[in-house]
Amino acid sequence: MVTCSHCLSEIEKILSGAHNAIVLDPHIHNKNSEYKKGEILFSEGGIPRGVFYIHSGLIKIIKSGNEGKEQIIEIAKTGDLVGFRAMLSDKTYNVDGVMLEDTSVCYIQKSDFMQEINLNEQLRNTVIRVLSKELQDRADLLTTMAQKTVRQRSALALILLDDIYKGNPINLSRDDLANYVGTATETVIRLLREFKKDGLVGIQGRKITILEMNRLIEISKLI
Amino acid sequence: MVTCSHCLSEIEKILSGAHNAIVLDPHIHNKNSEYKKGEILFSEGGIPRGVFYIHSGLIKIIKSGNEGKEQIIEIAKTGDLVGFRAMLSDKTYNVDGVMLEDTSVCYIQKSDFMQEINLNEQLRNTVIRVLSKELQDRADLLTTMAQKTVRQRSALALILLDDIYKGNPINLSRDDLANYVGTATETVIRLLREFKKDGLVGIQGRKITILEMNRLIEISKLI
DNA sequence: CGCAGCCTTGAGCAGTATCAAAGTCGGTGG
DNA sequence: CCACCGACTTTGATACTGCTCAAGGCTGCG
Repeated sequence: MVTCSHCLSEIEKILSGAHNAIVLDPHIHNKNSEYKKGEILFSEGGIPRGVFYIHSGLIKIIKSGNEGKEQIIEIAKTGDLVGFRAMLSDKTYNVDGVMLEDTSVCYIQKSDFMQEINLNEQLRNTVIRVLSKELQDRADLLTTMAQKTVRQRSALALILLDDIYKGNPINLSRDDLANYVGTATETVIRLLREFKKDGLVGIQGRKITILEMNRLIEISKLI
Repeated sequence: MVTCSHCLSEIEKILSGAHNAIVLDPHIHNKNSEYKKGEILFSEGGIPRGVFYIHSGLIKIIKSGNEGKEQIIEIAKTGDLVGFRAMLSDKTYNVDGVMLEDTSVCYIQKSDFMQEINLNEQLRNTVIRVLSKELQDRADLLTTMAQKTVRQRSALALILLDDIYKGNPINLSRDDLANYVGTATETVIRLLREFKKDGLVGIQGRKITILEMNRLIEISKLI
Protein backbone atom coordinates (compact mmCIF):
# COMPACT_ATOMS: atom_id res chain seq x y z
CA MET A 1 0.00 0.00 0.00
CA VAL A 2 1.06 3.56 -0.66
CA THR A 3 1.12 6.38 1.83
CA CYS A 4 -1.74 8.80 1.50
CA SER A 5 0.20 12.05 1.24
CA HIS A 6 -2.82 14.07 2.21
CA CYS A 7 -3.23 12.19 5.48
CA LEU A 8 0.50 12.25 6.09
CA SER A 9 0.39 16.02 6.07
CA GLU A 10 -2.54 15.92 8.47
CA ILE A 11 -1.21 13.50 11.05
CA GLU A 12 -0.42 16.14 13.58
CA LYS A 13 -4.04 17.25 13.64
CA ILE A 14 -5.16 13.66 13.59
CA LEU A 15 -3.00 12.75 16.56
CA SER A 16 -4.07 15.70 18.61
CA GLY A 17 -7.69 14.76 18.00
CA ALA A 18 -8.48 18.02 16.28
CA HIS A 19 -9.31 16.04 13.21
CA ASN A 20 -12.27 14.26 14.66
CA ALA A 21 -14.97 16.41 13.19
CA ILE A 22 -13.27 17.29 9.95
CA VAL A 23 -14.78 15.78 6.85
CA LEU A 24 -12.15 15.48 4.18
CA ASP A 25 -13.14 16.62 0.73
CA PRO A 26 -13.42 13.42 -1.33
CA HIS A 27 -12.41 15.27 -4.47
CA ILE A 28 -8.98 16.08 -3.23
CA HIS A 29 -8.70 12.96 -1.16
CA ASN A 30 -8.72 9.45 -2.49
CA LYS A 31 -9.12 6.88 0.21
CA ASN A 32 -6.64 4.05 0.05
CA SER A 33 -8.89 1.13 0.79
CA GLU A 34 -12.33 -0.06 1.68
CA TYR A 35 -13.10 -2.93 4.00
CA LYS A 36 -16.31 -4.79 4.65
CA LYS A 37 -17.74 -5.40 8.09
CA GLY A 38 -15.94 -8.30 9.73
CA GLU A 39 -12.80 -8.01 7.66
CA ILE A 40 -9.47 -8.00 9.41
CA LEU A 41 -7.18 -5.01 9.15
CA PHE A 42 -4.28 -6.56 11.05
CA SER A 43 -3.80 -9.40 13.44
CA GLU A 44 -1.71 -10.38 16.42
CA GLY A 45 1.83 -11.36 15.52
CA GLY A 46 1.84 -9.39 12.29
CA ILE A 47 4.57 -6.87 11.55
CA PRO A 48 3.32 -3.29 11.35
CA ARG A 49 4.56 -1.50 8.26
CA GLY A 50 2.45 1.60 8.71
CA VAL A 51 -0.57 3.13 10.37
CA PHE A 52 -4.17 3.50 9.31
CA TYR A 53 -6.31 6.57 9.41
CA ILE A 54 -10.03 5.88 9.58
CA HIS A 55 -11.77 7.93 6.95
CA SER A 56 -15.14 6.52 7.87
CA GLY A 57 -16.31 3.51 9.80
CA LEU A 58 -15.54 1.71 13.03
CA ILE A 59 -12.78 -0.70 13.99
CA LYS A 60 -12.59 -2.85 17.09
CA ILE A 61 -9.18 -3.48 18.58
CA ILE A 62 -9.36 -6.85 20.26
CA LYS A 63 -7.21 -9.16 22.28
CA SER A 64 -8.05 -12.82 21.93
CA GLY A 65 -7.77 -14.25 25.39
CA ASN A 66 -8.29 -17.74 26.72
CA GLU A 67 -10.54 -20.11 24.83
CA GLY A 68 -11.17 -17.61 22.07
CA LYS A 69 -12.97 -15.19 24.34
CA GLU A 70 -12.11 -11.78 23.04
CA GLN A 71 -11.65 -8.53 24.91
CA ILE A 72 -12.32 -5.28 23.09
CA ILE A 73 -9.52 -2.96 24.13
CA GLU A 74 -10.74 0.00 22.16
CA ILE A 75 -13.17 1.00 19.45
CA ALA A 76 -11.59 3.34 16.92
CA LYS A 77 -13.85 5.66 14.97
CA THR A 78 -13.78 8.10 12.09
CA GLY A 79 -10.80 10.39 12.47
CA ASP A 80 -8.75 8.03 14.63
CA LEU A 81 -5.31 6.71 13.87
CA VAL A 82 -4.96 2.95 14.32
CA GLY A 83 -1.96 0.70 14.72
CA PHE A 84 0.62 3.24 15.75
CA ARG A 85 1.43 1.69 19.11
CA ALA A 86 2.79 -1.51 17.61
CA MET A 87 4.50 0.40 14.81
CA LEU A 88 6.26 2.80 17.16
CA SER A 89 7.24 0.10 19.62
CA ASP A 90 9.09 -1.89 16.93
CA LYS A 91 7.15 -4.97 18.03
CA THR A 92 4.60 -7.10 16.27
CA TYR A 93 0.92 -6.37 16.78
CA ASN A 94 -0.31 -7.76 20.07
CA VAL A 95 -3.95 -7.20 19.18
CA ASP A 96 -6.23 -7.66 16.18
CA GLY A 97 -8.05 -4.93 14.29
CA VAL A 98 -11.44 -5.96 12.93
CA MET A 99 -14.04 -3.87 11.10
CA LEU A 100 -17.25 -3.34 13.04
CA GLU A 101 -18.88 -1.92 9.93
CA ASP A 102 -17.91 -1.11 6.36
CA THR A 103 -14.90 1.10 6.76
CA SER A 104 -12.55 3.09 4.59
CA VAL A 105 -9.05 3.83 5.72
CA CYS A 106 -5.99 5.65 4.50
CA TYR A 107 -2.54 4.25 4.89
CA ILE A 108 0.65 5.92 6.01
CA GLN A 109 3.86 3.98 5.59
CA LYS A 110 6.13 3.61 8.56
CA SER A 111 9.11 5.13 6.76
CA ASP A 112 7.11 8.18 5.79
CA PHE A 113 5.73 8.56 9.27
CA MET A 114 9.16 8.24 10.87
CA GLN A 115 10.71 10.70 8.46
CA GLU A 116 7.99 13.18 9.28
CA ILE A 117 8.60 12.71 12.99
CA ASN A 118 12.29 13.36 12.65
CA LEU A 119 11.78 16.50 10.63
CA ASN A 120 8.94 17.97 12.63
CA GLU A 121 9.68 18.77 16.25
CA GLN A 122 6.14 19.75 17.06
CA LEU A 123 4.75 16.51 15.67
CA ARG A 124 7.29 14.57 17.68
CA ASN A 125 6.18 16.24 20.86
CA THR A 126 2.58 15.58 19.98
CA VAL A 127 3.31 11.90 19.51
CA ILE A 128 5.03 11.71 22.88
CA ARG A 129 2.24 13.63 24.54
CA VAL A 130 -0.49 11.46 23.04
CA LEU A 131 1.23 8.21 23.97
CA SER A 132 1.79 9.38 27.54
CA LYS A 133 -1.76 10.56 27.89
CA GLU A 134 -3.04 7.20 26.71
CA LEU A 135 -0.87 5.46 29.24
CA GLN A 136 -2.43 7.54 31.95
CA ASP A 137 -5.90 6.73 30.68
CA ARG A 138 -5.18 3.05 30.68
CA ALA A 139 -4.25 3.19 34.34
CA ASP A 140 -7.75 4.49 34.98
CA LEU A 141 -9.28 1.84 32.79
CA LEU A 142 -7.33 -0.87 34.58
CA THR A 143 -8.72 0.33 37.88
CA THR A 144 -12.20 0.34 36.43
CA MET A 145 -11.87 -3.24 35.26
CA ALA A 146 -10.45 -4.34 38.60
CA GLN A 147 -12.81 -2.56 40.94
CA LYS A 148 -16.11 -1.74 39.33
CA THR A 149 -19.02 -4.13 39.07
CA VAL A 150 -20.28 -5.36 35.73
CA ARG A 151 -23.29 -3.11 36.17
CA GLN A 152 -21.08 -0.06 36.57
CA ARG A 153 -18.86 -1.04 33.68
CA SER A 154 -21.89 -1.59 31.48
CA ALA A 155 -23.14 1.89 32.22
CA LEU A 156 -19.68 3.22 31.46
CA ALA A 157 -19.53 1.30 28.19
CA LEU A 158 -22.81 2.86 27.07
CA ILE A 159 -21.48 6.31 27.90
CA LEU A 160 -18.33 5.69 25.86
CA LEU A 161 -20.33 4.19 23.01
CA ASP A 162 -22.61 7.20 22.93
CA ASP A 163 -19.54 9.24 22.13
CA ILE A 164 -18.28 6.74 19.58
CA TYR A 165 -21.66 6.71 17.83
CA LYS A 166 -21.87 10.50 18.19
CA GLY A 167 -25.25 10.38 19.87
CA ASN A 168 -26.78 8.09 17.28
CA PRO A 169 -28.26 4.78 18.43
CA ILE A 170 -25.59 2.29 19.45
CA ASN A 171 -25.54 -0.51 16.94
CA LEU A 172 -23.33 -3.28 18.22
CA SER A 173 -23.88 -7.00 18.54
CA ARG A 174 -24.56 -8.16 22.07
CA ASP A 175 -21.44 -10.26 21.88
CA ASP A 176 -19.31 -7.26 21.03
CA LEU A 177 -20.95 -5.23 23.75
CA ALA A 178 -20.22 -7.97 26.28
CA ASN A 179 -16.62 -8.19 25.10
CA TYR A 180 -16.29 -4.45 25.45
CA VAL A 181 -17.64 -4.50 29.00
CA GLY A 182 -15.69 -7.62 29.80
CA THR A 183 -18.53 -9.91 30.79
CA ALA A 184 -20.79 -12.67 29.47
CA THR A 185 -23.29 -11.94 26.72
CA GLU A 186 -26.21 -13.03 28.87
CA THR A 187 -25.19 -10.73 31.68
CA VAL A 188 -25.04 -7.68 29.46
CA ILE A 189 -28.46 -8.53 28.04
CA ARG A 190 -29.98 -8.78 31.51
CA LEU A 191 -28.46 -5.46 32.52
CA LEU A 192 -29.76 -3.79 29.38
CA ARG A 193 -33.22 -5.07 30.22
CA GLU A 194 -32.89 -3.50 33.67
CA PHE A 195 -31.66 -0.22 32.26
CA LYS A 196 -34.58 -0.20 29.87
CA LYS A 197 -37.07 -0.96 32.65
CA ASP A 198 -35.67 1.98 34.59
CA GLY A 199 -36.01 4.25 31.57
CA LEU A 200 -32.28 4.81 31.15
CA VAL A 201 -32.11 3.47 27.62
CA GLY A 202 -34.43 2.61 24.77
CA ILE A 203 -33.99 -0.54 22.74
CA GLN A 204 -35.03 -0.99 19.11
CA GLY A 205 -33.93 -4.43 17.98
CA ARG A 206 -30.21 -4.49 18.54
CA LYS A 207 -30.00 -0.71 18.66
CA ILE A 208 -29.65 1.10 21.95
CA THR A 209 -30.59 4.72 22.57
CA ILE A 210 -29.39 6.59 25.62
CA LEU A 211 -32.29 8.30 27.35
CA GLU A 212 -30.91 9.32 30.73
CA MET A 213 -27.21 10.03 30.38
CA ASN A 214 -26.97 11.63 33.80
CA ARG A 215 -28.28 8.59 35.59
CA LEU A 216 -25.95 6.34 33.60
CA ILE A 217 -23.04 8.50 34.69
CA GLU A 218 -24.25 8.19 38.25
CA ILE A 219 -24.43 4.41 38.02
CA SER A 220 -20.99 4.13 36.47
CA LYS A 221 -19.46 6.11 39.33
CA LEU A 222 -21.33 4.67 42.28
CA ILE A 223 -19.97 1.71 44.09
CA MET B 1 15.13 19.75 43.74
CA VAL B 2 18.05 19.79 41.38
CA THR B 3 18.57 17.51 38.42
CA CYS B 4 21.07 14.75 39.03
CA SER B 5 23.38 15.32 36.10
CA HIS B 6 24.76 11.83 36.34
CA CYS B 7 21.32 10.27 35.94
CA LEU B 8 20.39 12.74 33.23
CA SER B 9 23.28 11.46 31.17
CA GLU B 10 22.15 7.92 31.82
CA ILE B 11 18.47 8.24 31.00
CA GLU B 12 18.72 6.54 27.68
CA LYS B 13 20.10 3.42 29.32
CA ILE B 14 17.58 3.76 32.10
CA LEU B 15 14.67 3.99 29.70
CA SER B 16 15.77 1.05 27.66
CA GLY B 17 16.03 -1.01 30.83
CA ALA B 18 19.72 -1.72 30.35
CA HIS B 19 20.33 0.06 33.59
CA ASN B 20 18.58 -2.44 35.76
CA ALA B 21 21.61 -4.29 36.99
CA ILE B 22 24.04 -1.43 37.09
CA VAL B 23 25.08 -0.32 40.54
CA LEU B 24 26.08 3.29 40.45
CA ASP B 25 29.28 4.17 42.21
CA PRO B 26 28.24 6.14 45.28
CA HIS B 27 31.44 8.15 45.18
CA ILE B 28 30.68 9.71 41.87
CA HIS B 29 26.94 9.70 42.43
CA ASN B 30 25.14 11.55 45.16
CA LYS B 31 21.54 10.55 45.46
CA ASN B 32 19.12 13.41 45.59
CA SER B 33 16.81 12.22 48.29
CA GLU B 34 15.87 9.48 50.69
CA TYR B 35 12.35 8.52 51.60
CA LYS B 36 11.02 6.32 54.36
CA LYS B 37 8.59 3.48 53.82
CA GLY B 38 5.07 4.84 53.47
CA GLU B 39 6.12 8.31 52.40
CA ILE B 40 4.49 9.84 49.36
CA LEU B 41 6.58 10.75 46.33
CA PHE B 42 3.76 12.38 44.40
CA SER B 43 0.01 12.30 44.45
CA GLU B 44 -2.94 12.52 42.11
CA GLY B 45 -3.66 16.01 40.89
CA GLY B 46 -0.11 17.23 41.46
CA ILE B 47 1.85 18.89 38.68
CA PRO B 48 4.87 16.91 37.54
CA ARG B 49 8.00 19.00 37.35
CA GLY B 50 10.39 16.18 36.68
CA VAL B 51 10.94 12.44 36.86
CA PHE B 52 12.46 10.19 39.49
CA TYR B 53 15.05 7.52 39.04
CA ILE B 54 14.98 4.83 41.72
CA HIS B 55 18.47 4.37 43.01
CA SER B 56 17.35 1.74 45.48
CA GLY B 57 14.02 0.72 46.93
CA LEU B 58 10.48 0.05 45.77
CA ILE B 59 7.62 2.38 44.90
CA LYS B 60 3.98 1.46 44.39
CA ILE B 61 2.04 3.40 41.81
CA ILE B 62 -1.56 3.40 42.96
CA LYS B 63 -4.92 4.63 41.85
CA SER B 64 -7.33 5.37 44.66
CA GLY B 65 -10.68 4.09 43.48
CA ASN B 66 -14.06 4.07 45.11
CA GLU B 67 -14.31 4.19 48.88
CA GLY B 68 -10.57 4.47 49.29
CA LYS B 69 -9.92 1.05 47.86
CA GLU B 70 -6.63 1.32 46.06
CA GLN B 71 -5.43 -0.42 42.93
CA ILE B 72 -1.71 -0.96 42.47
CA ILE B 73 -1.05 -0.17 38.83
CA GLU B 74 2.62 -0.93 38.94
CA ILE B 75 5.49 -1.56 41.33
CA ALA B 76 8.63 0.31 40.30
CA LYS B 77 11.97 -1.04 41.43
CA THR B 78 15.64 -0.13 41.51
CA GLY B 79 16.68 1.16 38.12
CA ASP B 80 13.21 2.25 37.05
CA LEU B 81 12.16 5.71 36.01
CA VAL B 82 8.98 6.95 37.68
CA GLY B 83 6.55 9.72 36.86
CA PHE B 84 7.43 10.27 33.23
CA ARG B 85 3.99 9.48 31.84
CA ALA B 86 2.32 12.39 33.57
CA MET B 87 5.28 14.65 32.87
CA LEU B 88 5.33 13.88 29.16
CA SER B 89 1.58 14.10 28.79
CA ASP B 90 1.49 17.67 30.16
CA LYS B 91 -1.23 16.57 32.57
CA THR B 92 -1.34 16.32 36.31
CA TYR B 93 -0.54 13.01 37.96
CA ASN B 94 -3.51 10.67 37.82
CA VAL B 95 -1.96 8.22 40.29
CA ASP B 96 -0.05 8.35 43.57
CA GLY B 97 3.50 7.16 44.14
CA VAL B 98 4.11 5.70 47.61
CA MET B 99 7.25 4.09 49.01
CA LEU B 100 6.91 0.38 49.74
CA GLU B 101 10.22 0.45 51.58
CA ASP B 102 12.96 2.95 52.40
CA THR B 103 13.92 4.28 48.99
CA SER B 104 16.45 6.65 47.52
CA VAL B 105 15.74 8.42 44.27
CA CYS B 106 17.42 10.85 41.93
CA TYR B 107 15.57 13.68 40.35
CA ILE B 108 15.67 14.94 36.78
CA GLN B 109 13.96 18.25 36.08
CA LYS B 110 11.45 18.39 33.30
CA SER B 111 13.27 21.20 31.49
CA ASP B 112 16.53 19.24 31.52
CA PHE B 113 14.79 16.09 30.35
CA MET B 114 13.02 17.89 27.52
CA GLN B 115 16.16 19.64 26.39
CA GLU B 116 17.95 16.33 26.28
CA ILE B 117 15.14 14.83 24.23
CA ASN B 118 15.28 17.61 21.69
CA LEU B 119 19.03 17.36 21.29
CA ASN B 120 19.30 13.60 21.20
CA GLU B 121 17.48 11.84 18.38
CA GLN B 122 18.26 8.39 19.66
CA LEU B 123 16.90 9.17 23.10
CA ARG B 124 13.77 10.59 21.53
CA ASN B 125 13.17 7.41 19.63
CA THR B 126 13.79 5.38 22.75
CA VAL B 127 11.19 7.39 24.63
CA ILE B 128 8.65 6.85 21.88
CA ARG B 129 9.47 3.17 21.69
CA VAL B 130 9.20 2.65 25.44
CA LEU B 131 5.89 4.47 25.70
CA SER B 132 4.41 2.50 22.82
CA LYS B 133 5.63 -0.78 24.23
CA GLU B 134 4.03 0.01 27.57
CA LEU B 135 0.77 0.79 25.85
CA GLN B 136 0.88 -2.61 24.23
CA ASP B 137 1.60 -4.25 27.56
CA ARG B 138 -1.29 -2.49 29.21
CA ALA B 139 -3.65 -3.93 26.61
CA ASP B 140 -2.54 -7.35 27.77
CA LEU B 141 -2.94 -6.40 31.40
CA LEU B 142 -6.41 -5.07 30.75
CA THR B 143 -7.39 -8.39 29.21
CA THR B 144 -5.93 -10.20 32.20
CA MET B 145 -7.96 -8.14 34.63
CA ALA B 146 -11.12 -8.58 32.60
CA GLN B 147 -10.91 -12.27 31.84
CA LYS B 148 -8.78 -14.14 34.34
CA THR B 149 -9.99 -15.41 37.67
CA VAL B 150 -8.60 -14.09 40.93
CA ARG B 151 -6.72 -17.35 41.33
CA GLN B 152 -5.01 -16.90 37.97
CA ARG B 153 -4.24 -13.26 38.65
CA SER B 154 -2.80 -14.16 42.03
CA ALA B 155 -0.44 -16.65 40.44
CA LEU B 156 0.52 -14.01 37.89
CA ALA B 157 1.13 -11.43 40.62
CA LEU B 158 3.52 -13.80 42.38
CA ILE B 159 5.40 -14.36 39.14
CA LEU B 160 5.74 -10.62 38.56
CA LEU B 161 6.73 -10.03 42.17
CA ASP B 162 9.42 -12.68 41.94
CA ASP B 163 10.99 -10.56 39.25
CA ILE B 164 10.53 -7.36 41.22
CA TYR B 165 12.14 -8.93 44.29
CA LYS B 166 14.80 -10.50 42.07
CA GLY B 167 14.18 -13.98 43.40
CA ASN B 168 14.32 -12.94 47.05
CA PRO B 169 11.32 -13.65 49.25
CA ILE B 170 8.37 -11.40 48.44
CA ASN B 171 7.85 -9.04 51.34
CA LEU B 172 4.61 -7.20 50.83
CA SER B 173 1.68 -6.61 53.15
CA ARG B 174 -1.35 -8.75 52.38
CA ASP B 175 -3.30 -5.59 51.73
CA ASP B 176 -0.81 -4.46 49.11
CA LEU B 177 -0.77 -7.89 47.56
CA ALA B 178 -4.56 -7.87 47.33
CA ASN B 179 -4.53 -4.41 45.80
CA TYR B 180 -1.99 -5.56 43.27
CA VAL B 181 -4.08 -8.59 42.31
CA GLY B 182 -7.26 -6.56 42.44
CA THR B 183 -9.16 -8.54 45.02
CA ALA B 184 -10.05 -8.64 48.72
CA THR B 185 -7.36 -9.20 51.32
CA GLU B 186 -9.10 -12.29 52.69
CA THR B 187 -9.32 -13.83 49.25
CA VAL B 188 -5.63 -13.45 48.56
CA ILE B 189 -4.82 -14.97 51.94
CA ARG B 190 -6.98 -18.01 51.23
CA LEU B 191 -5.37 -18.47 47.85
CA LEU B 192 -1.90 -18.23 49.36
CA ARG B 193 -2.85 -20.92 51.84
CA GLU B 194 -3.93 -23.12 48.94
CA PHE B 195 -0.74 -22.45 47.01
CA LYS B 196 1.24 -23.32 50.11
CA LYS B 197 -0.71 -26.52 50.67
CA ASP B 198 0.05 -27.52 47.08
CA GLY B 199 3.74 -26.80 47.59
CA LEU B 200 3.85 -23.91 45.12
CA VAL B 201 5.07 -21.35 47.63
CA GLY B 202 6.60 -21.23 51.07
CA ILE B 203 5.45 -18.73 53.66
CA GLN B 204 7.58 -17.32 56.48
CA GLY B 205 5.55 -14.75 58.34
CA ARG B 206 4.55 -12.22 55.71
CA LYS B 207 7.31 -13.34 53.37
CA ILE B 208 6.52 -15.52 50.40
CA THR B 209 9.00 -17.74 48.60
CA ILE B 210 8.29 -19.15 45.18
CA LEU B 211 8.93 -22.90 45.13
CA GLU B 212 7.33 -24.08 41.89
CA MET B 213 7.53 -21.31 39.34
CA ASN B 214 6.51 -23.59 36.48
CA ARG B 215 3.27 -24.59 38.11
CA LEU B 216 2.48 -20.99 38.96
CA ILE B 217 2.98 -20.09 35.33
CA GLU B 218 0.66 -22.90 34.40
CA ILE B 219 -2.03 -21.70 36.78
CA SER B 220 -1.78 -18.14 35.57
CA LYS B 221 -2.32 -19.22 31.99
CA LEU B 222 -4.98 -21.86 32.45
CA ILE B 223 -8.60 -20.92 32.29
C1' DC C 1 -40.36 -21.93 3.97
C1' DG C 2 -36.65 -23.16 6.50
C1' DC C 3 -32.21 -22.44 8.03
C1' DA C 4 -28.47 -19.95 10.52
C1' DG C 5 -27.16 -16.73 13.43
C1' DC C 6 -28.27 -13.79 16.80
C1' DC C 7 -30.88 -12.57 20.92
C1' DT C 8 -33.39 -13.64 25.15
C1' DT C 9 -34.83 -16.09 29.21
C1' DG C 10 -34.42 -19.34 33.05
C1' DA C 11 -32.22 -22.23 36.53
C1' DG C 12 -28.44 -23.54 39.12
C1' DC C 13 -23.81 -23.12 40.59
C1' DA C 14 -19.10 -21.45 41.58
C1' DG C 15 -16.15 -17.97 42.84
C1' DT C 16 -15.55 -13.91 45.54
C1' DA C 17 -16.84 -10.28 48.53
C1' DT C 18 -18.32 -8.99 52.96
C1' DC C 19 -18.84 -9.14 57.79
C1' DA C 20 -17.43 -10.63 62.23
C1' DA C 21 -14.19 -12.39 65.32
C1' DA C 22 -10.03 -14.33 66.89
C1' DG C 23 -5.09 -14.93 66.53
C1' DT C 24 -0.22 -13.19 65.79
C1' DC C 25 3.59 -10.20 65.84
C1' DG C 26 6.58 -6.36 66.79
C1' DG C 27 7.25 -2.41 69.29
C1' DT C 28 6.74 0.59 73.40
C1' DG C 29 6.45 2.17 77.84
C1' DG C 30 6.12 1.07 82.56
C1' DC D 1 12.05 -7.53 81.26
C1' DC D 2 7.37 -8.03 80.72
C1' DA D 3 2.78 -6.81 79.54
C1' DC D 4 0.06 -4.43 76.65
C1' DC D 5 -1.32 -2.05 72.51
C1' DG D 6 -2.20 -1.56 67.79
C1' DA D 7 -1.73 -3.07 63.35
C1' DC D 8 -1.72 -6.74 60.52
C1' DT D 9 -3.10 -11.49 59.46
C1' DT D 10 -5.98 -15.41 59.52
C1' DT D 11 -10.19 -18.05 59.81
C1' DG D 12 -15.13 -18.93 59.52
C1' DA D 13 -19.83 -18.14 58.01
C1' DT D 14 -22.87 -16.17 54.83
C1' DA D 15 -24.61 -13.68 50.90
C1' DC D 16 -24.47 -12.34 46.34
C1' DT D 17 -22.74 -11.34 41.86
C1' DG D 18 -22.05 -13.00 37.58
C1' DC D 19 -20.99 -17.30 34.84
C1' DT D 20 -22.42 -21.45 32.56
C1' DC D 21 -25.45 -24.47 30.51
C1' DA D 22 -29.69 -25.34 28.26
C1' DA D 23 -33.60 -24.17 25.74
C1' DG D 24 -36.51 -21.37 23.15
C1' DG D 25 -37.59 -17.10 20.21
C1' DC D 26 -36.71 -13.86 16.65
C1' DT D 27 -35.08 -12.07 12.16
C1' DG D 28 -33.20 -11.79 7.82
C1' DC D 29 -31.90 -14.23 3.92
C1' DG D 30 -31.44 -17.81 0.48
